[in-house]
Amino acid sequence: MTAAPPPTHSSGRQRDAARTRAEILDVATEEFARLGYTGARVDVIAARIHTTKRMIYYYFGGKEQLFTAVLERAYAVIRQQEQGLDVGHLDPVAAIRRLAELTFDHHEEHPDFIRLVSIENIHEAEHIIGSATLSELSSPAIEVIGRILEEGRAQGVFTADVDAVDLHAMISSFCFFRVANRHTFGALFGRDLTAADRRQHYRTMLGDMVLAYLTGDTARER
Amino acid sequence: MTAAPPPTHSSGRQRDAARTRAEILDVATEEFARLGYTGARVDVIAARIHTTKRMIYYYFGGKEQLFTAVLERAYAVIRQQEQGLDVGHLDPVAAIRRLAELTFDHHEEHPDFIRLVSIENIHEAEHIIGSATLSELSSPAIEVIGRILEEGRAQGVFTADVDAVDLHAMISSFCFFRVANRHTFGALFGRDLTAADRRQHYRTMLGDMVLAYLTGDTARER
DNA sequence: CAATTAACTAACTAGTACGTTACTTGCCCC
DNA sequence: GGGGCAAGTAACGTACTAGTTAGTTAATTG
Repeated sequence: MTAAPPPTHSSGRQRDAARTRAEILDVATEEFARLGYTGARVDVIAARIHTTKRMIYYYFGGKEQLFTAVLERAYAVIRQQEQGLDVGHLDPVAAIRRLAELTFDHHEEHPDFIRLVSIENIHEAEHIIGSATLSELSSPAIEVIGRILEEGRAQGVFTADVDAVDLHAMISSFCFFRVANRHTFGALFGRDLTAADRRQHYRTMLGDMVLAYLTGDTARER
Repeated sequence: MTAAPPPTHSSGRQRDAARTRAEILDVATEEFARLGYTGARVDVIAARIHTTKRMIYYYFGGKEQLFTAVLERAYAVIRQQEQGLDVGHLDPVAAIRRLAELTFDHHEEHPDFIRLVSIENIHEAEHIIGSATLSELSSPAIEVIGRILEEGRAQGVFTADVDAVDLHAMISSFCFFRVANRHTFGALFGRDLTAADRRQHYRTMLGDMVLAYLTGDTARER
């Protein structure tokens, strides 16, 4: 019955496994970041790059594994960036400020990553825990902070009783909150924490805060 | 054909609108906090309190409005708590430390609230923006911080150039991050930010940090 | 160049999810 | 004590959604 002639497939994808895989990962990152794990739709991810859902199952196994792959790549990016950070030539005070600023900038530049971290925390980090790549590797940033902290204490400029992991938490807190919670904070307090014209203010504020803590005479206030 | 006799409905709910409404709100808070907006299931919320989905539509109109109602109540709780905070009798330094500790404690005690805030930020605060109750009222905490800040500056103990809203952001950052991101942080750095035996350490750290910032000679580090 | 396999497509399945319709039951007040 | 209405129930409908099955097309290689 005059079935439609089979499509020529001329509009089909080029056969390029690497590209298809990479494209899936790219749009999956966007979709998961935008809509959350449950909110993201496998069909939509496929449609956006003009492939089919089947390819996602072909390359990643399933929605869950795709999300894990997205996280793995997102974390690989910061680790790589952290690996390249070079503050060894600076004195401890300048080094900490520089490190804080780099952390600040990274958060500013990767709002999607921040959203993925929020989402993964809603899921109690189950994907990170289930990923050998993620749960085994540790962060280069901690090593760097540890060395600066040691040097600063040896020189007598850092007096606070804090270790590298906790200091990293302190720095990340501010950077993370500012980006992750900008919507509710803006709606409730009428202040856009990510407004371009206040960026430098917050960047300086972070450095001031961390250094005041590290170098301050904490006994003073108690 | 011998249809089962109609259920006696003896096991039906008491007719108590207020209780039904309140119960829906309670379990909806739990479910939304646990699974996110998209992840939570209207049927499950109804089933958990032995009512039917229809009641949710009866009292709230829909899933979206239910989530908004959940947020409204959650924020009402902190506002009420903030209203009751009494630090007027303390000197500025002690008042800020006390305020930071109260914020810290509130975050510690209400992890569900923290999750709801994370979730609402994923949704770009659309429910808060759409709620007159939430977007119009402002936080009592800001007023309190403003007054302490003024007093501290008048006395010459606070030197930092910061306003109440930004200081609130700084304090909240640390409290929020510690609870909200404990899963990914724990998985990546092997440190439980919410471990009971480190609670006091972080509580003190927060106060030290904020006060060092406020009272410190910021010119020193630059 | 033929056999093999990697890459890709379409259609389907089974289960799920929100929201609605139609109906029943108990309470309150005149 | 009965009319009226608030409170509650059950079952349905439509749309969606993760994952699967079965088959096709292009590249590679012996």
